[in-house]
Parts: sequence; structure tokens; C-alpha cells
Amino acid sequence: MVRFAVASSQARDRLLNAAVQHALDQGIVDLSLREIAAAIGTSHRMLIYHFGSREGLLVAVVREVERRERESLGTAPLSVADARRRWDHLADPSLRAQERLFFEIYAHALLGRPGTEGFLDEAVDGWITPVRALLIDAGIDEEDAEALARLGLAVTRGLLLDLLATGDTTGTTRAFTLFTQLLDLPSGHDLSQE
Amino acid sequence: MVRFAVASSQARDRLLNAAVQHALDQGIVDLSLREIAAAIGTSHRMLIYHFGSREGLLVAVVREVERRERESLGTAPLSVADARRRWDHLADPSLRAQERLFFEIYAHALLGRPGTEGFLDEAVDGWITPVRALLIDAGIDEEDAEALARLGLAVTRGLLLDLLATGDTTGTTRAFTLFTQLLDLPSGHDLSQE
DNA sequence: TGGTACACGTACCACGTGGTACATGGAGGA
DNA sequence: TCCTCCATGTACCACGTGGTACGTGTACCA
Repeated sequence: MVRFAVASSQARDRLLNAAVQHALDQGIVDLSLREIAAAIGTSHRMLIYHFGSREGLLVAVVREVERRERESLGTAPLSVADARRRWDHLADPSLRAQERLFFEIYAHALLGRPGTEGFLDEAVDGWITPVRALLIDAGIDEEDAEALARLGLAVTRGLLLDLLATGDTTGTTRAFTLFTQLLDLPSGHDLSQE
Repeated sequence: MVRFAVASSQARDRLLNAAVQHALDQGIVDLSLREIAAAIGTSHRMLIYHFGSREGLLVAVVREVERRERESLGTAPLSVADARRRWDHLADPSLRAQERLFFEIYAHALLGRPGTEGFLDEAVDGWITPVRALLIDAGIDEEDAEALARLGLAVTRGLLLDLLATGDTTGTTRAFTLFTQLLDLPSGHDLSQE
């Protein structure tokens, strides 16, 4: 009697890593099991065996991408200078594929597609909550802390969308720098008298 | 001899509007011609007839969404107060479906899928260019104008992603308000001494 | 009245899909 | 040595896919 090997195993981990790698290049939501299997050197039969179904594979990939996203973010930024360092990291070309996949899954999740349950909560609150806590620790008013955390996340994600579409590292980094300046030097500049 | 009626016609317009309406509810990227046809009360044969192919339909939908996106944006904001009014408009629940579809197509386009050619350029530059021009007219330094336009777009899109995921109109609006305050009142607040 | 062009339905096609049945090989333990 | 379990390959299935062939009703025009 053959049973689904949905639990972890070395073979499964190997396939998952290869599948994520392939998803980074090609996306995931509109690829077939056979396309993925062929690309990573196995048969679609093996993907079903190790992940139970196509949806099971998608869930596993989504979770892995989520895990890497958290890893990229690491701990929340503590200061404006820290935020700037974090942006420079995110803007690194080596992370583009991962970020593109993140937005693909995000859009997929917005449509309520199976396999993405919980992704959106984690993608937003999982970031805002710790940052807000840090800002409150830093003495910022509670309501402002939440708004600032949301704004920081929005700036980051919005500029990443821009960067992925245009590839314009210079321009997007300049915009991020402007944002940090607005935070850091809230007086004495002349950008906003329009 | 039957020819493809890919040019416009009343019947085609009717089907396109219905297809876009359905895409707003259900997404578009991973739906089949038959699903769409059944949902809008026609046959998949008619979609092929009027749009040439599935990709032709997708192109038509993408263009229509692009057009509506531009229409929602209207003219670029001229002032901070104007930007705030624009956000309130974008945050209106009646636009959620359209925005979700926009991000779905955006993600699709990031993967270079057929039917999305030119979408990204229009989605980013089509917004930044006019805003930058307006900011320069308003007397802002050219480099700062570009950065500010990018930043404004990023804040808008980033907060929309947040809003679509969380449905938290209050929180995202508060974050947008904070952004306008950073622009409008660049002195005298105490948010950024962390 | 006859022709013609459009809009549409039905029935079909080859193909790719997710998933299953079944056999097998190899490693490790009894 | 035999048994069991994991990993895998091959072959298959029913079904849904995009796309096509062909017929037809209707409206308009000569």
C-alpha cells in the first residue's frame, strides 16, 4: 500500500528546493506539474507522491517563499539608518526573482486561491506588528507607531514593485532616500510647498 | 469564409465589458475561456470569434483595465490636499476589485507573460512622468521631483496592497495621512527621533 | 427576391492536465 | 535470506483545454 509522503524527507526537501528555484525563474501559479517536474529533473508522479497534489506542492512553495521573505527581512529595522541599509539589501538584484514570486503569490492570495490561506496576514501583520512594537519601545505614540509601520512597509513594497517593473535601482533608491530624509530631517527642506 | 472579428463591434464591446466585470470578481489569469463564457452567458466559441484567441481576450481585458486605471487616476495630483483626496477615492470599497485585478495583471506582467507587453511601462512611467512634470512646474528641483513622484506612487500602491490584504481602510488611511503630514509639515513633529 | 455579411450554436478535434495503478529496485532490519 | 518500506518509473485514465468546421438565422442592401 502506497501512502502519500507528505511529511518531510530528504528527497522531498530536495524537490521542494528545486521547485522553489524553478518558481523563482518561471513563476508558479500557472505552471503544470509536468512543466515543473521536467524542469527540475523528475516526473510529475514524484511531485504528487511527495506533496500529495498540485495544491500541496503550491502550499509548500508558498510557505517556503514566506519563510525566505521573513529571512530577508530578518529583524525589523530599529532606526532610519537601519531601514536604509535594509532597502539596499532588498534592492540587490539577487533578490529580484524572490520578490517577483512574492508578489505573484500575493496577487494569487488576493483572489482567494487555494493554497494561500494565511499568506496575506503573515505578509502584512507579520511585518507591521514587530515594527510597531519597536517604534513604541522607541517612545513613539501608539497610533503614530502603527501608521509609521504601515507607511514604511508600503514604501518598501511600492518601491519594490517599481524596481521590479523598471529595474531602475538608482531611481527607486533615490526615492527611498527621500523617504528616510522626510523621517530623519523633518525640517529645513523645501520639497513640499506645492 | 468566416473571418475573425477582432475589430470593434457592439457585440464585442458587450462581451468585453462582461468579461472585465467577471475578471473583477474572479481574476483573469487562470480562468479558462469556457469558465468566462459560461459566467457571462455566451459560448467560448464567441470569445474566440470576437477576440481571435484566449490571448486576444486577455490583451483586450488588460488594455481595458489599464484604461480604467488611468481613468481612476485622472489627472495627476497638484497638491498635498489633492493627493489626500485622491487616496480617499482609491480607498473606496467600490474600487477594490479593479485594484486587485490591476495587481494580478501587474504580477503576471512581471513574469513576462504574453498579452501584457507594455503594461508595466504604462503602469509606472505613465504615472511618474506627468507627476514629475507637475512637480517641476511647481518649482521643485528636477531630481527631487522624480524621487518624490516615485515615492508618492510607491506609497499609494504599497498602501493599496495593504488595504486589499487587510481591508483596513482606517489604518491605511491613517498611514497615508502621516505621509502627507511628512510632506506638508516638515517641522515640529516628533516621529523620527528613534 | 436574392445575396451577403455578421453573430452565433453545436459538435468535434488533438492535446495537456491532475491523478492513479502497478511494478520494481534498493536499503536496512529480523 | 526474506521482509518491509521508501523512492521511483511507466503506463494509463477521465476530463478540461484552446481552437476549428460547419451550419444557420437574421438583417440589410441591390
